[in-house]
Amino acid sequence: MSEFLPFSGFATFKSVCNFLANSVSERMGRITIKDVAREAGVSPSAVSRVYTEGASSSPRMRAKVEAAAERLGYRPSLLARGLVRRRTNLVALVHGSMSDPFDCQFIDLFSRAMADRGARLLLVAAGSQTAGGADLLQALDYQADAVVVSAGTMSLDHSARCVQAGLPVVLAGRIVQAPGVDCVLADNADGGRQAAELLIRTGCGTLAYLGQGGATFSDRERAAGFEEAAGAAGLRILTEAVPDRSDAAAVAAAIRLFTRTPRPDGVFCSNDTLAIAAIEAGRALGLTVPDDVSVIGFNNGALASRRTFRLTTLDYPVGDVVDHIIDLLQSRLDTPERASAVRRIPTRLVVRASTREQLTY
Amino acid sequence: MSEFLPFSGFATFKSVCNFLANSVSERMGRITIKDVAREAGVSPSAVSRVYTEGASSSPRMRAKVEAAAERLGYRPSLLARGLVRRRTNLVALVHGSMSDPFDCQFIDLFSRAMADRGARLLLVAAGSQTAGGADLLQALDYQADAVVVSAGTMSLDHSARCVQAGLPVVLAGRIVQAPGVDCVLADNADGGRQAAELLIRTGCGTLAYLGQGGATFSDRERAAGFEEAAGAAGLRILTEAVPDRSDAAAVAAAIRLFTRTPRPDGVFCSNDTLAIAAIEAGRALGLTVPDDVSVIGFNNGALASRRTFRLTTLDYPVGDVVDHIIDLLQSRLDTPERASAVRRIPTRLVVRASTREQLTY
DNA sequence: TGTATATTTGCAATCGTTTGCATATCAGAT
DNA sequence: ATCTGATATGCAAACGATTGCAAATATACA
Repeated sequence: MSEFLPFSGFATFKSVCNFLANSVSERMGRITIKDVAREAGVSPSAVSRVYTEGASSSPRMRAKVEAAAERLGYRPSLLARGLVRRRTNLVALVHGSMSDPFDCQFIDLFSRAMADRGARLLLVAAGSQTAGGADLLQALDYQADAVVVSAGTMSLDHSARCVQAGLPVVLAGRIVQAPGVDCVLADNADGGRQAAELLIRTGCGTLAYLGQGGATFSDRERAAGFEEAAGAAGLRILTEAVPDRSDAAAVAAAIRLFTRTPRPDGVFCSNDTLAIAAIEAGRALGLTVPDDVSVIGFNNGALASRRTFRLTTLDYPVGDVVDHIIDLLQSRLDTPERASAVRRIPTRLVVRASTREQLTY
Repeated sequence: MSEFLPFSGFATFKSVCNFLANSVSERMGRITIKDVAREAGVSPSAVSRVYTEGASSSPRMRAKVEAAAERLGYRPSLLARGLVRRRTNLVALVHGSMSDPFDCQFIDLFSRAMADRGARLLLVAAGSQTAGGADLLQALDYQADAVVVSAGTMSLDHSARCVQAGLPVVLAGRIVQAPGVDCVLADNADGGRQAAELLIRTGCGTLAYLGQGGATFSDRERAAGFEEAAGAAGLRILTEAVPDRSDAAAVAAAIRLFTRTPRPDGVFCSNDTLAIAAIEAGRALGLTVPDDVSVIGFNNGALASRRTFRLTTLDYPVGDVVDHIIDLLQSRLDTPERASAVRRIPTRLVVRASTREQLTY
């Protein structure tokens, strides 16, 4: 007889339906809050509250729900949660090329720092060709909680849209004057000044700047600070621009620099990578570093301290950059109307072997 | 009289309400599909269809809607869309430390390749301490369309959960036998073999491997291939392990290696960074490369080709890795039940100046 | 002009959560 | 037991989209 009543264990039609719905949702698709609620015999709201910081639920409820969730392998959908809470725990990071180790280290540290705070990075590769800064809007599309731009050359036309939508916007490595947009960057001009002063102090008479031809804000600032300090000492500077981020281009530019007359004997480079290219170019031309030419880099990355290069450079602590960005994001979330802030990270000259000994007077 | 009837331009009470609701939603919060619908005088579904590939809507409708959307600055919420479509255009990338340039280059290229396909990377920093591989589940939480693991040391306990949830899982740099999990990695053993054969062919008699002590799958494979080929030539190999990713540790390990007796005269390193540390350590000990000791790296990164090092290394084309990953993701989406695949990327020996000239017989 | 068919459009349900409000429960004090 | 106040729970309406279905409109053909 039982074969005619396959569901005879159930008292009501409704409970049969529930069972069917139940097993269906267990078999396919995602485990939802409703599945957990059913399994625990409580309402979905109760389940939600168990997973909500500061919501009230009894210890008994908590235990029941957590057991059920565990049994089913439930994980709350952050999409759905983000939709209603308007908070996704996503931070969009608009990045440029990661060809320089500094950029990578930044992303790595930033990613971990955010992870420690329970947030994730949404990586947005900045603008192939026609984008015109529209990549920023990706942050809006995914309802990120904030957007950080480390892509040095990207247009910021749409930053106002982000600010208007309530997104904190933080720029790494450049300054844009706009309400709601905060900036953190090195004290580039001061770094340039320190470089010039060291070179002059150690007897260099023909100074040069090897940079990216003003392609980025930081590059321009470093060049300006360097030039200004040189000018203050009555020196003019030579300049050579590296057209792209390839090593070949860097070496070629350095060679151009070293074959000019008068030949520079003190070169400040906009980053360590270029500085190393300069050192190699110099050596290839038979010049000795630092006797014939002194070279100074910027960033103090892993390469600079290698014994092969022992590069004198300006230490730009990437961890501090990350800390300041997070601090600015946090404070912007706390007080959205706060005035725009610019955080300058001081740089510190690290003297190694690519510059001459300082004379002690 | 008009001051008593501020809304006299409206015919019905309802239209007044609509106006209020309209202006409210224009003033604060997000512009939704309803706002656009109202602005264009059509239904929300119609708007949706304008933004849906392959849905039917008349040219007239399209024009009206696009104009309204433009006027309001509408952007569809990818959260809401993801919720119902169950497709987020997000790919979770679980990454380990980015201390090696190779990892950065990979992330950069991968990020751009995904951007070209309209997808974004959700960057998940792998496991601080206790995580036990739970980071993988972040992919589920955000309903990513796929998950790629490049973190070499992370536990994969939860990969089955991802597969079960229908997520393509691709592992970069290691093999795990599991249904639904695809792998792409270098032909490491072959690389090791090529390295050993070159060293032997150029007259090295005492071979050594400088690696990460088996910390990663690739490291083990490279060591094994190297050892096997050495064994085939009747040679045993020395091994030295670098305990962490710091430069100091690498140099220290290399120095330990070079002070053993018999001193190795041919060293294969598990990556370029270690190889350069080995070269520097050798030089610091007064050894000449390649006369006293030959050094071979792995990856053929930017550093290897620098004139300062001119490192003989195994070229591991990161672009191919990215291509294969994307291909595997795509094909897994097309045929979810496909058997697990392992893609081996061949490596190619690039002979530079850190190994001796080959004798021509 | 009328009918048959193809294409557009709108309605309403759904995706998986959260949360304001109203009700139910409970402990503690009378 | 009874009442009070606090705490827990459930109901139902959001959040911002998509989509199956049915109605409305356009197109084709005779």
